Amino acid sequence: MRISSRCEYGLRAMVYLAGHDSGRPVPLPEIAAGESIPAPFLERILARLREAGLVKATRGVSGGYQLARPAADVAVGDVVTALEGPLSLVGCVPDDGACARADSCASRIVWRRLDSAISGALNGITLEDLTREAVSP
Amino acid sequence: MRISSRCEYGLRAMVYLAGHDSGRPVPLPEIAAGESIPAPFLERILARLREAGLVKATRGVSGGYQLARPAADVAVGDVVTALEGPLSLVGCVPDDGACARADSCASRIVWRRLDSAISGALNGITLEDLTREAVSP
DNA sequence: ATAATGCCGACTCTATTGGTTGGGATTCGC
DNA sequence: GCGAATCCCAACCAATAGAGTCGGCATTAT
Repeated sequence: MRISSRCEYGLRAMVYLAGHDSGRPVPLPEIAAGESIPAPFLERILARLREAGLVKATRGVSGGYQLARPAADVAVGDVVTALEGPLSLVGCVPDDGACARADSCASRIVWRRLDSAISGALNGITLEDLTREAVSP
Repeated sequence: MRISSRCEYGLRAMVYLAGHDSGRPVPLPEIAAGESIPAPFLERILARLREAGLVKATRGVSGGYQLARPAADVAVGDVVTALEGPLSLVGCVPDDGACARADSCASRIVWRRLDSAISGALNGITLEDLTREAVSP
């Protein structure tokens, strides 16, 4: 149960973009250098984020990446979900009958709680919050 | 970011033990059958739980496993930690200088929050809570 | 002695992670 | 049009972890 580097890097990159939102796109090498992320790897990460509609890219000279939405409209949970898949920790939490013992399974209580704790924590912070660092502990 | 089967199984087994605490040890095959867990795999899981001091085993005929402490004294977090390693999701959360950019890193705020949300959710429930199912949603 | 049980080490198979490499396709400035 | 900067993409690779399995040994009640 560990956050992948992919996800760490991705969030850092998004925060970087949020903090350098001057209207013109930021080239990948700049982000990579600024955040010490291996450039080719970052490229794959940004591809995912683009597919998820979180960043938009412009090609060609003086191209680069920008946030697709205002930073205040991007929750950290969006970023994590785009990179890590659905936040749900265990398959059986949405009761779709996948687990035969679902109703008699006391453990589900735990996973359900955990799920909502995680979503709460991640969806309650936006990129803007992070750039302002105005998050209460 | 997904809970391993190991961990799912382990928690189920612990709940089973908590619910069948009649003073005499419960043999592994019984747990395995009752919870539909492949027996050899469960064996490895119980080994970890024993090393962590959460269950105790008695060998020989009519041996088996028992909780090492009363169910009310075992938090779910204890079980998960024993099976999944430390709950911390990202290396840099305890500030041990491992990450050079630690103080300027806005993302840490997120991971720290997430960390405490997770510990809160998992350490706030004990095995007894689960057997009684008296957990508020 | 035997059977039931736990203990343990070695093994396989698969998917994921964390990358790298190499080549395209676009677009700007000249 | 040319070249440089940039994004786009597919293929590849090594290491690790997850999920089990297998076979044998140690212990103990009967």
